[in-house]
Amino acid sequence: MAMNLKELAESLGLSPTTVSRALNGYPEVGEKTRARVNAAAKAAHYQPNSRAQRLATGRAMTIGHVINLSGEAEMVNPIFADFLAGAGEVYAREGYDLLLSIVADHEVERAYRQMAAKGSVDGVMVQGPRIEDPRIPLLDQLGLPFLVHGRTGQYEAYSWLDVANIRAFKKATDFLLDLGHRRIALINGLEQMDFAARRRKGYEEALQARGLTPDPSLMRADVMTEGYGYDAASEMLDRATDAPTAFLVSSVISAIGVRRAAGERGLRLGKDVSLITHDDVLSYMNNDREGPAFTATRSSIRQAGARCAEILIEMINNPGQPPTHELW
Amino acid sequence: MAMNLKELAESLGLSPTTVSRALNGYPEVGEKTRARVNAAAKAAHYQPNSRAQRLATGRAMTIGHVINLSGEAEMVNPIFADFLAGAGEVYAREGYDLLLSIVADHEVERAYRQMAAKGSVDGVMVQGPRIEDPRIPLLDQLGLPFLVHGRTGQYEAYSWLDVANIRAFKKATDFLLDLGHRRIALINGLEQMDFAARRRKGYEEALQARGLTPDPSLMRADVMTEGYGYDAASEMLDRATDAPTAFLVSSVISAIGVRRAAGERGLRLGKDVSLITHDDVLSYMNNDREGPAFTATRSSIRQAGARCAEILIEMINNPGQPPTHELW
DNA sequence: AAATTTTCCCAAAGCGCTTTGGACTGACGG
DNA sequence: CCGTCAGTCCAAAGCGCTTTGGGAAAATTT
Repeated sequence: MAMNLKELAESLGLSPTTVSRALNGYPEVGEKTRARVNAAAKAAHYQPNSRAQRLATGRAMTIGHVINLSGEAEMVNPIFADFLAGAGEVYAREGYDLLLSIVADHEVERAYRQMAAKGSVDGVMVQGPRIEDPRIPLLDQLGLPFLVHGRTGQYEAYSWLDVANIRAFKKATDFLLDLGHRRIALINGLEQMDFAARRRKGYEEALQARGLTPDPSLMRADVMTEGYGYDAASEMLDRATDAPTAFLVSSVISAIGVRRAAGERGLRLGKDVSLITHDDVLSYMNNDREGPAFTATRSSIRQAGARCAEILIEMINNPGQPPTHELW
Repeated sequence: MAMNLKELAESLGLSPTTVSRALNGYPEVGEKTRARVNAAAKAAHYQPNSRAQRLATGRAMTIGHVINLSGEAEMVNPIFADFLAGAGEVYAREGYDLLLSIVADHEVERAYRQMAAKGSVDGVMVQGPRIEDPRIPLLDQLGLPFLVHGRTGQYEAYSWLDVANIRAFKKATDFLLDLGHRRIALINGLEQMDFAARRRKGYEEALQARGLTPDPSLMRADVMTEGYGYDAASEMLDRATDAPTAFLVSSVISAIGVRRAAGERGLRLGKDVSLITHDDVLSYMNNDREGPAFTATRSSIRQAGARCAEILIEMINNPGQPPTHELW
């Protein structure tokens, strides 16, 4: 059924060598011949067998994404999905496949080792790094090109793309402070995640810059579910004294929970309570007709995914370069 | 670095043939030899190069998942992610890779054609079929083994696994009717999706079985966002007359919106209004400490993904069998 | 003890592509 | 008119594995 190179070559009265070169744009073929080959290939719907191509070139033309369902929450973070969509677009454009591996925490290392040993990927993308993240030294040791979306504390020589979390949360806090708020709650993600730690730092810096001491009772850190946002906000809002007047929330999903807690208490967002959330705009969440119920500092995860893909492919094509860093 | 078969064979004083057979469990090798080979392979951390293996065997050892971000919503349905997690587990266990392709609607056909032509997958998984879904005849024509999660209206000879949507919604409606509810709202997904159409059918059948006529003003169908649930419920609850006393919601996400609408109006779920939602329990949504705020007829999407993977692999290993059907 | 079968192993031929190392033109300069 | 040199094309050797078709030794039969 699917015709192969040899057959295509025969049908043209050419050698496989020439046809291969013609299709791949090598200069050693005459222009007329190249045109003839391209036309015939198109007509016959010829597509090189990728298995053979991969063996011959030694390249997998595949990028690996390992996402781990973390023990407790057993959840597939929707942020990851959006990131994948952005990266996948670029991969497709560049002729790469996306190999997805969803595994439990303790299987992550095995997954990477296997990818490296079997040669099934040319590089891997790392998402959601923790402050101390074993994946970085592992990949380094395996010699697999990799790009980290986000940063991690301890290691030096790795490539990353990150958003300026500290700055973003400092700014958001400043904004709320300018509005006159003095008791601002921080509903954060798990602070072993690097991004969450940075966000908290930005929040605290902004407060301290105005001589305010961060109040631990207004800071929460947990897996960012809707229920967590609801619970945290409920507890804080129900305080007889010193209830927060504003919320800074690390995730849209938790923000929805906060909104619910406020709504149940008859508090209107933007009037009685302020709410800022920093996250990508998850499209299945914000289909509100009521207009923007709350301010959001957005940073498109999808775009980040696309840019990460470009950088990683660049790294694969030019090995031996020094690590890249990109701060948004 | 990574040692290959030939080197491993040489180091053992054996031919590559024998080593290959030993590792793959063929009977033509002596037991002592096999043991020796296995030991050496383990010691050397030998992993067969998958590119070579795939070319030699003619199998891609890869399953394709094409998920399309539908035009308007541009969203990655979180249901898909959970399904992927379940399927991925089985793939890993069976030695298969998961090739993920996230593309726009109009690129879906090209994606499948390319997978077929380049031979990069052994089969594909189809999610979220519409009542009339062009993917089914396409894949049929391409000769690519495929399994559909859900069903579709028009075609006959394809394999699927589906949950009994009609029955589930009939039952849920019956349950609400038994509780005395007479005005039950249906907050459904887009009804060009097969599952949504079936759910509506179940809902209507239950009503009609009691001599009730379904009220179109209590039925909505749309992309299942939180905001959609909120808007729909808000409108219905604000009616001066004939407001619903119960909600049957097709998605947890929209159910959260319904809950918000109810909460804002001082209505308590389970007391003032009833709410049943049918969906997988999306773990990042239901971390409530308040206990089950609403009843949910659950059907684990993740389990479905796992079972689907098993069936598809079975199909790939035994081609030429008649189509499989499995109803949960 | 010869004839047959079984057991265990190997050489060599692919899989479908890329890539190296020529070979054969015709053009060009001396 | 011969040597040189681009310009085109091809034969053949891989890539690292699996698999076919033996073949020699050991085990079994007669």
